[in-house]
Amino acid sequence: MIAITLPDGSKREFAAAVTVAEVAASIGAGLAKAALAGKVDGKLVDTSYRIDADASLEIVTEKHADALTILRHSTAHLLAQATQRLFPDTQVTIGPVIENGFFYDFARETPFTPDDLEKIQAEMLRIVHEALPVTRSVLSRDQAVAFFKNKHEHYKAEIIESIPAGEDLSLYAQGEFTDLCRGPHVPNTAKLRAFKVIKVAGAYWRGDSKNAMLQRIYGTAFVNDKDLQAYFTQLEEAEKRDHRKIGRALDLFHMQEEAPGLVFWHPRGWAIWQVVEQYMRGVYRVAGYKEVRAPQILDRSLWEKSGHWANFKDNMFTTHSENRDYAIKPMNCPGHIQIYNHGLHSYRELPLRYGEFGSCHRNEASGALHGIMRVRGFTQDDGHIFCTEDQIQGECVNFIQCLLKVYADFGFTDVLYKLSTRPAQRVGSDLVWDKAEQALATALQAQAIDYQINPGEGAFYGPKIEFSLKDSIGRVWQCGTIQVDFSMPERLGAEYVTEDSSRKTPVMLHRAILGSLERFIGILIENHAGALPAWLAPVQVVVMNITDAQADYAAAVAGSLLAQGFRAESDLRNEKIGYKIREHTLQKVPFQVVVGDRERDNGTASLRTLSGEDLGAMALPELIQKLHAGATKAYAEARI
RNA sequence: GCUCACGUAGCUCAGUCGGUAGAGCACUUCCUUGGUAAGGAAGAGGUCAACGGUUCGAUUCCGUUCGUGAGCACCA
Repeated sequence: MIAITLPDGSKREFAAAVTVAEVAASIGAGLAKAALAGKVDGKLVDTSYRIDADASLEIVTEKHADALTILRHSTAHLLAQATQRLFPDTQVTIGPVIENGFFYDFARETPFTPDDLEKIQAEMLRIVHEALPVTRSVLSRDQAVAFFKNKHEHYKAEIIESIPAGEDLSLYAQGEFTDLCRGPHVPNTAKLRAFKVIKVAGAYWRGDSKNAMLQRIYGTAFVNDKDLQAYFTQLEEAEKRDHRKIGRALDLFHMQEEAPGLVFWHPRGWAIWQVVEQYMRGVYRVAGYKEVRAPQILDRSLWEKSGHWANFKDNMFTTHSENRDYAIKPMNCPGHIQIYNHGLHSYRELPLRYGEFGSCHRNEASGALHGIMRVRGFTQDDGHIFCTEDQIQGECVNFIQCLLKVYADFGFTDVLYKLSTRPAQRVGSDLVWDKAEQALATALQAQAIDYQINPGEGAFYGPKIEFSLKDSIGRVWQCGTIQVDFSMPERLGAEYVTEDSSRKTPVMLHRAILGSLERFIGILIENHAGALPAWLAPVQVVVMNITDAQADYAAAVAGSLLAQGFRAESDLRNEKIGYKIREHTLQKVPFQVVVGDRERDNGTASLRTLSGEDLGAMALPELIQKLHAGATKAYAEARI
């Protein structure tokens, strides 16, 4: 007898081995029909999987948490089948499930066109209607290689050849199409309903730019059309927040052909920048940083010493003058070390913290550029802490607390942590790397922070913690970082005098909270869909008159708001009040002040918020007090 | 950098199967002086990304370059 335990705790007994499908049928015809897969002792299997010993079983229907993964994986096979039917000169490679969907990489000489994608979608629907059973079979590795070579599927054969010889591999077949796959899959193509082929793009074979470029077709699948539609609606919402669109609409910045990857900040965009920078200047001050400024251009020899020349020569902008080569700084650290080196430091001075709003240039690959999020000229809130080994952990802990405070002030409370360890290409001995990695891990553990490890993702001079924040629509942005560096201070000759008068090399911590100001402002724009909180808004309040008769009064009100320190403007144009309100609403101005004859005669002003709330007429002192509460709230409360 | 797509007025976009272009918004002027999301009229505005080629003629077809977008690779 075989006892099957169901999720509700009930047990069913069977005289002999049974398949998942048979168990589902024994429970009910409806469940049998709805079954997509099974989960036996926590492991996902096909409905055809035969259970031959006591086990726990969940029938995976579309309500199950794992349903989407299985549907998407099976839809990837469906895509591959349809593609090969329509374009027999196509070779299959891999087709994994990814967040929000799946893709399948194909090798084919001719590029797929958008038109082809529609044909593929139609063919997929046809295969669904054919209701092809999906069957699993097992071959030895060598049989599988022969099978795919015989089908001229060279990429597939290459994948299998990289698997150890002794292993058995599972193949899934539906109609004329067979693919190597771990599974599990839905039992029949008729189970796939709500899916959409989305786009095609290039992708390197095995993710390596030295390899051939394949054609990657992206798609997604959901359990029903409603979820599918909701997904596309959400994508449209994200598109509306695009900082490039909002930047144009709100006249914040622009970019142009003559300066690829470089930002022209307009008055309103620069106003946001200034608030962010001044706020961060306050953070530096309170956290014990001295603000510094290093040159934009430094001699090549310095970059050779620091190791940047060897590692990033191709990504540095260089210039030449009177027999000397220079590089425009791609980082601030060598400059800060020069400042540190100017004069003799005692151990009593450590930790010594330098901060800079460091303008850097990196010649990023053209394909990497993206609005103001990924640019060639950017400004980091970059700081370097020179300290002793004993001070590393304390500095890391302080830094993390400071960073969380900053993120919270900007409205981000969900933070993710990653620890990146030594990369293949690096400077410094393994002993030093052991120490550095350990210091960062300990700092995280000391604060009971959950973190992920990214093996091999560290910088060439040291390991790092990367801090990512989650925005209002759930997207994750990596912003902050702290990196331990035992190498560069030594390479660039930094030292301090110890208690016993000897010389020692300090440890350097590289750290940033916002990362690139350009990018961070882009994130703010997208997070708030352009409607920035009043303390960050480029124009905080606009004063408008109803007719020309109140122009002087409106200008005077705007003037006193300016004098109070608000970013205030007046709108005295000969337009109807409704028109002006509409315009400033679209411009996301948080506070709007209307003055007509009544207000002028009484010395008051009427206040309206961006959300459309009418707060009525009030005397000027009350207006100023209300704006102060709204427009400087986060700033005033900042616990820096 | 690689693959594919795209580049028309300040913005959003039509259009030309090859005969040098059009709308809405914005802008300018005039009328309107209107109380909380668009008052009306007129006008101005374009080497159709740049450079080559084919052609009697190219914004349209072809090529190259630049830029942008989506991915991939990269990200000190």
